[in-house]
Amino acid sequence: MKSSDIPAPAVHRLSLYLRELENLRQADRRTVSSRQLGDALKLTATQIRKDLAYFGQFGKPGIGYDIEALMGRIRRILGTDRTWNVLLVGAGNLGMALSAYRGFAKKGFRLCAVFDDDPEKIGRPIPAFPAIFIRPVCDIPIAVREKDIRLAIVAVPAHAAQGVADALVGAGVRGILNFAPVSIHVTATAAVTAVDLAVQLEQLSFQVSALE
Amino acid sequence: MKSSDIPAPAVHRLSLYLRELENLRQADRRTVSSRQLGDALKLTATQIRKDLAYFGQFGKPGIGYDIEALMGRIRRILGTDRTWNVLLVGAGNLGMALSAYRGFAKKGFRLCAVFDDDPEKIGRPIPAFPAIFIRPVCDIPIAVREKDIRLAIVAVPAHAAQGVADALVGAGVRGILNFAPVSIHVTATAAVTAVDLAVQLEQLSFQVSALE
DNA sequence: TAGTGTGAATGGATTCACAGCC
DNA sequence: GGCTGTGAATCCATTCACACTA
Repeated sequence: MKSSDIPAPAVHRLSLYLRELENLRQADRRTVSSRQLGDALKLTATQIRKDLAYFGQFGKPGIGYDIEALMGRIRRILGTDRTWNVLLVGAGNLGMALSAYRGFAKKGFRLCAVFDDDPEKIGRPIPAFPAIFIRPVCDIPIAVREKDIRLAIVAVPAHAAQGVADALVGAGVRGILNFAPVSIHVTATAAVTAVDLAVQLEQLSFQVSALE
Repeated sequence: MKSSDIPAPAVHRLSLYLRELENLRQADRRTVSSRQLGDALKLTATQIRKDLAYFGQFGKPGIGYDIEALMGRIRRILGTDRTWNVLLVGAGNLGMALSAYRGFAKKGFRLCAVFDDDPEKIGRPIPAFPAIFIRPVCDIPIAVREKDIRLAIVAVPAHAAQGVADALVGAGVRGILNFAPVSIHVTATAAVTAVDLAVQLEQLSFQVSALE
């Protein structure tokens, strides 16, 4: 089975499994059952077994899954068994916070360059990595080539997002994580994942309203 | 039909519709068809009509939907036709960026209090709102009562997240937006929505690996 | 006994097809 | 002609039930 055949909801859960497995290994656990994983993540044991069965047979009946082995396998599926060079566009509040976020590096994503078109910001180092200087957006193609960058984080205002996306794809970037509150479109050579923080609060507002 | 009967995927799309409608109204448009909305969001026109039909009949055949009216209706469904008071726990990089994020206020979410247990930070004002001073986590119940706060944003390290969540629910908070990279559990009186930034990059990494 | 892997059944969401309206 | 609203059909994900194994 090709990994692209794994249903999208299952791929999302794989990330959660990996996160939980990392916690378990930290606690020196060696194996885990689908039931235990399910309890920790509020999912059914059956669903976890189905998800894991998409890519082979790992578990040992009566025992469960080998944590180390399973982590390795999930990382390979997700493509995080290697390091990805990442660039960031947008050096505002959100962009700077994202650049300082330790969670990315822990998963093998390495921030290599930061871009912004504000003349006030160009040329300045970013607080989290003083070796990285903010460069103008027109430099993106150079950086992508030089540093072999495949992924980009977009944290610019909504009105600038599509233009930035076009520039990124034109420069050869293959994946965009979009934080701008607007839907962006790219050619089939690239993928986009969107995170709209306000949308998340709206979803919460809906849920809270529903349970009252 | 009760709004809690709307399927979860549809509720998520409602947020996207609302965002797009806001853009359209900005551009002085009065009406929009399901087809136009679908093109903008990469969804089928049928799906949009189905979603909107969950809560009544809005569209005019031959014309489309009245943008203003539809926005009002979606806001009521999502619960954003009023202002929500929000508190933030965690005054690190991510927390401070979230406090400065303009998108929340634009949607009617008002930040009222910020908490952190780092003695270095307690008592200091936050840059985005100099009138808000960072308070210790034990003050949460007081603030919730005083300011009638129902929603909380959690931006603390993973190991602290469940404890903070327990404190929040105990204080009467009804909804939690969790940025900590760990699954948190609460009683049925409260709702949790999770955003794990590293997970989002992993999903992107998967998609990019799949299209190579 | 404790647990996996999986075909079959179920449940939900999306898409199709089309009647009806402006 | 353009567009909505919706039952029917399809598609897909989750759950059930159970054979199987360490």
